[in-house]
Amino acid sequence: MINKDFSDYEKISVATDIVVLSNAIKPALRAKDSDTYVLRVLLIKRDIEPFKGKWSLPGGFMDADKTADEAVTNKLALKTGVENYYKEQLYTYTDMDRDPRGRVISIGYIALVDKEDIDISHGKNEAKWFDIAIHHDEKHNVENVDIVNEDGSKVELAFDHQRIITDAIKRLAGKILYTDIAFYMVPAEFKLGGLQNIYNSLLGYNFQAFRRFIADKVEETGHIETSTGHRPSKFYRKKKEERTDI
Amino acid sequence: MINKDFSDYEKISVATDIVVLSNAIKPALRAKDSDTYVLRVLLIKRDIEPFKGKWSLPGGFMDADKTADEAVTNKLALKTGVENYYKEQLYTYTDMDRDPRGRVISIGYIALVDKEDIDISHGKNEAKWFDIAIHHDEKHNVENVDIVNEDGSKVELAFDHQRIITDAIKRLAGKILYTDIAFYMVPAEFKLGGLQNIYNSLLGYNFQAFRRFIADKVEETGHIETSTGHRPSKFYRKKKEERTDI
DNA sequence: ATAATAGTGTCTCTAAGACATTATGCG
DNA sequence: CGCATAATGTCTTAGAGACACTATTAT
Repeated sequence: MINKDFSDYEKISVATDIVVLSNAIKPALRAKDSDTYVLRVLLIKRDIEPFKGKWSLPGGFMDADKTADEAVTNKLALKTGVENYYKEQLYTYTDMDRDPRGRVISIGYIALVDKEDIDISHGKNEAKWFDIAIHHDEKHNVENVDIVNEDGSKVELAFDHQRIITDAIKRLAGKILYTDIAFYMVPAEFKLGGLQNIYNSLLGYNFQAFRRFIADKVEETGHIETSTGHRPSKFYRKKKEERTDI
Repeated sequence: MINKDFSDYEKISVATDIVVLSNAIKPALRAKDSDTYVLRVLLIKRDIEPFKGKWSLPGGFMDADKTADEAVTNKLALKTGVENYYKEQLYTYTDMDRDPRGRVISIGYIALVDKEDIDISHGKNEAKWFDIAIHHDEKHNVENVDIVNEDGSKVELAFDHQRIITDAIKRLAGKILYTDIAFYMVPAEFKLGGLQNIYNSLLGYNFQAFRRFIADKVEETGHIETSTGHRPSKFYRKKKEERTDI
């Protein structure tokens, strides 16, 4: 091959796709019912071709004068003052046929938010939260996921967005045990049962020793649930990291 | 913002950068000497501006008719028939100023190979293996790395390649305990001490129970080291996965 | 009192740290 | 034999599975 110069290379369209996840707040700690979904993903209804009318991940083409991180932050319609959210680059998708309009590569991101912190009516397109059904194999590895409508039917997504969401769930399942990511999907004050639901549904099994595991990472807020018909739960918050290096 | 059309977006130059790693085969299992390096990275001497004369990661601009995986596979000068290598997408770098020629984003990859399997004289540019000094903090997290010359002096790399190598080492350190990646950096027949060196230098501490940990993943080859001046080591190979699902 | 979930306590199992002990070939 | 590293064995600790048990509120 002859030594090509910088300007001889074909430039490529670059997009971002953001898997925005939050907790669905379903109290089902010991539920055997696998149809009880715990995580939700934010999807946007496409109003132009291709895939017009289908649901898709938020994102879009990346301007050449922005970094991918900036593009993602700008796209997330976070309410003013929100600091407790989490953003992570996931994977860059470069399959030749992933966009019927032509060659487009896409940098996938994960964003974890408290659902209340996202302004869902911000964009020009219809936006909606969808339940995620996570399927594990017998070794508790995430195998695949389904995005489901309220009536339980599966949603068909635009582009390769089903795969991107699956990759996001795999990534999070792989790191939930040794990171604090779960705290980014719940409100500032939460019930341990609700937090455990996130661990359980990502891990694919019931985390037996959850309260022991989480005990030194949370503290009580003093608030308590009411009118439950059973023993009420205390509300907890994430404990501030203690400095251990003094 | 007005609804832009597909073709209205500025396209961007996309490159790949590959962190090719291998084992340096230094017998220093219990060495306290932190100057004994265990991992090596393959670097290419740049013969054009920018950064002419500096060492850089192999890679290059990505043709619009190839996936990133194809671009990386083509760039790796693997000798014919090599199957035992590992490739993984690392991260996509999009900082505005990472290339002085203009806007270039780069998809970083990790490749783990047995050094003998790479044809280092394949390309038109000078290529060389460099030792990596890995620095951990007190909690054994990878903090940063240095690329060092044979005389111990630090190598200054082109572009943001120092950061990319650091990210690669962090990624590998994070997953070495629950994956088989270490096997991809050693020859088909290896000594347990040599394999442990890879674990030790990525983890940042001496993996005390290493032989117990690795025992059921390896098997003896029957070959044995000679003329060592001390008890000779057996050679081992990676055990084929047993089917547990029959 | 009962239902139903919140929360605690205890026994066990497994992986790994710490470290002493034995094994082996070469000079 | 003694040196140096290979390889094994044992005691201990930390984290988590299993699961019984107690606590608390609404009806």
